[in-house]
Amino acid sequence: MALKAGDSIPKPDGEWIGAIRRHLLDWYDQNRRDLPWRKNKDPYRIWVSEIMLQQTRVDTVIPYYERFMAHFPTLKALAQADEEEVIKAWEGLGYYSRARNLHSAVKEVVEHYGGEVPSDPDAISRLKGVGPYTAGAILSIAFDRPVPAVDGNVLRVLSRWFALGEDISKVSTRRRMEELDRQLIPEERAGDFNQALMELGALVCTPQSPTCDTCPVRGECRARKEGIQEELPVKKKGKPPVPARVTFGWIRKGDRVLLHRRPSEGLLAGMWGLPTVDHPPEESSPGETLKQTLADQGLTVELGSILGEMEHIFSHRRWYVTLVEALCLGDGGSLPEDCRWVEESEVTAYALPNVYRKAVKIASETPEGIQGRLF
DNA sequence: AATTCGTGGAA
DNA sequence: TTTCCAAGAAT
Repeated sequence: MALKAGDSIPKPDGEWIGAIRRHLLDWYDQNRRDLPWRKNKDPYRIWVSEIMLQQTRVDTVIPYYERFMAHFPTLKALAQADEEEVIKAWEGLGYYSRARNLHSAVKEVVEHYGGEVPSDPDAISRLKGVGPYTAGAILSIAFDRPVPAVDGNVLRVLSRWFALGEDISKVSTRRRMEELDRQLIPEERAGDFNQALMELGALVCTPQSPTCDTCPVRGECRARKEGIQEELPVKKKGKPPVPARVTFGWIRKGDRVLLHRRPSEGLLAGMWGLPTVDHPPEESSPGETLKQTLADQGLTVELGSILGEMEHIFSHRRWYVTLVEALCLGDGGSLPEDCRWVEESEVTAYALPNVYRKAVKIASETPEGIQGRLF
């Protein structure tokens, strides 16, 4: 059976390593996908791709990457941009702190490294948003440094090659895998080897139903030999998203709508959206809490009808949203810093997370007759 | 070490 | 519908 935690890291023999390297690289040369970040080895282009690809599928990233690189073709172009513009270019991709960290790190490179991405492991690891994987990926792919870049694919592939039953969701496991991987990486073509490992995980050595029959290293895989490839890797199950009821306000005043900026920490940190409040279970008529919250801010509104209901699932939270319209009757003359009246046609100029874009779409498509019905 | 950060696609 | 997840990092 598979090796457990605490077992010593296996020492693959030289002949096995040679076979792995040869078979994997030959396969990669024949099967590598023609992805937009593989046009050249510009460290900046590699960097952007690696940040976007964090926890995000290749197919999802491609259009965002093309658009982002068209907008910010060079590191300096990105460094000179306003954060607003950067976030707008990231709109819809999720994990928005990635964009903020990338922007911050790029400016750091301009300030302290003359605009050239550092090839020093310690320097690059200090950049915001660059963790162990991303540092290894940039170093190996852009600078040909023979260092590990262990992502989810590599964890899975190595778990199977060596029949390791250690929980890959643990940080300690990733560190051990890096040491294991370090022995496999060739001095030549280190970047290709790392990418080949990931490519194999993405195309052949998949989480479910790996196609071992087409695998270039099926002869070197211990899991396959023991017939346990479907049981590996071992991964602790995550918790399901916690459900919560929230109310969005579609609050109009003339031809304007109220937008609100979320707190700088937590879910959708610093992002603009519709006014959002918790919907207490004891609240019978939706919108009362919203109305009260706005009143506390000096905004008096008259509640209208429910424009729609929707469900949105984040990685760890599930929102059941009630979208309520309201008419602003007047304000104290001053608006909180985190609130803004925006013409309906200008709402799309803001970088809105998808959960709010969906709500705006619903509100905008609701016939005027219904919106105005209660007023 | 365990949580928290989005989103959309597939089984 | 639920579950899992996809080239992780920050806290």
